[in-house]
Amino acid sequence: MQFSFRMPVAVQILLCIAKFDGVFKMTSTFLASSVNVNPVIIRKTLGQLKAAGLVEVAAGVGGAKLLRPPQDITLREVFQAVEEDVDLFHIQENPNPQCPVGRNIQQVLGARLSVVKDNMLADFARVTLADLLADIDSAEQKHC
Amino acid sequence: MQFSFRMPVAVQILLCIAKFDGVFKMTSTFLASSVNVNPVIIRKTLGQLKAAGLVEVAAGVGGAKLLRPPQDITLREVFQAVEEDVDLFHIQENPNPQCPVGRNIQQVLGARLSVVKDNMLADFARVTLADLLADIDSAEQKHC
DNA sequence: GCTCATTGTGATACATGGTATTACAATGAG
DNA sequence: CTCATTGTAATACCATGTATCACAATGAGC
Repeated sequence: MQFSFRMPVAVQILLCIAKFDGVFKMTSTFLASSVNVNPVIIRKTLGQLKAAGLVEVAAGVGGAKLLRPPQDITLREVFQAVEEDVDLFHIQENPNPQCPVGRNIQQVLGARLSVVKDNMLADFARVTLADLLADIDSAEQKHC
Repeated sequence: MQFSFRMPVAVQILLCIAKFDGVFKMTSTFLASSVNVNPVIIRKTLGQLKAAGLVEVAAGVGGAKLLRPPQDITLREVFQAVEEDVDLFHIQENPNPQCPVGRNIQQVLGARLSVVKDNMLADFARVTLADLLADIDSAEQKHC
C-alpha cells in the first residue's frame, strides 16, 4: 500500500510557487516541467488546492499564487486538500456477528487505528512549506 | 488512499486464534466465516503470518496456533507481516534537475515523510493483541 | 496403506483507483 | 479580437486488491 503521488506533487507545486513568485509566471506547463508530470495533472491538483483556499489561479491569463505565507501552510492542509477524507484503514464491513471477535472488531480496532491516523495528521501539521523551503536552501548550499 | 483489508483481516485471524485456541480447530473455513471473506484469503494471510513467525499452521490436518503469547505480538509486526515494505509515500521519481525545487524534493520531503512513517510504526508497536482482546472483553460486557 | 478434510498455490476474473493524454470550450489581459 | 491558458470531460492503460475455482500435497486417524 502506498499513498498516491498527489500529495508530493501538490507540495512541489506549492514550493515552486513560493520560490518563483514574481520571477516566472506559474503556469501549469511550467509547473509540469518541474514536477515532470502532465500539465493536466497539475491543473487538477491546482484545482484541489484552490478549493482548499491555499492558492488562487488566474483563469485565462494563467498563473498561480499562494493565498497565505509559506509558514502558515502545513503539510496537513496540503494532504487533506488532495486526498479523499476516507478512513485511512479499511475494516471488513460484514464480520460475523455470531463471533465475539467479529462483532467487536470494527469498534475495537477502529478506535486504535483512528488514533494512528490522528497522530499522522498531527505530524503533518508540524511541517510547514517554510520548513521545506529552508530544507531546500540548505540542501542547495551543500551542493555548491 | 486506503490501506487494504489485509492488516485488519490478519488481526481478526490472530484474535480468533487467541480466543478460541483449544476450543475449536482454527481452520481457514472457520476463520473465513468469522471474518466473512473467502477461505483462500485466510490461507494466504495465514501464510504471511506464518512466514513472519507469528503462527504455525498444521498442513494436512488443519488448524493454526499462535507461536507467541498475545501480549508479545504487536500491531506493528502484524502490519509488517502483511503489507509490502515499500515506502508509504511515493515521491515523483524524475523531477526536473534544472529546478532547485525539483532536484531536492525527494531528499527534503522524503526525510519528513519517513519520520511520519516511523511514528506510525511506533504507534502500531504500542498496541498488542492482548490489548485488543481486553478491549473486546470489555465491549462484550457492556452488551450484556 | 487408505481415506478425507485441509492446506498451499496457481490461474483467472473483476472492480477500483491512479496516472497519462487528447481534445475543446471558456476565460480574460493586452 | 487574439491567443496563451485554464477547467474539464472523455478515454486509455496499468497496477493492485479481492473473490473464486481448481487441484496437488499433506498428514492424522482408522
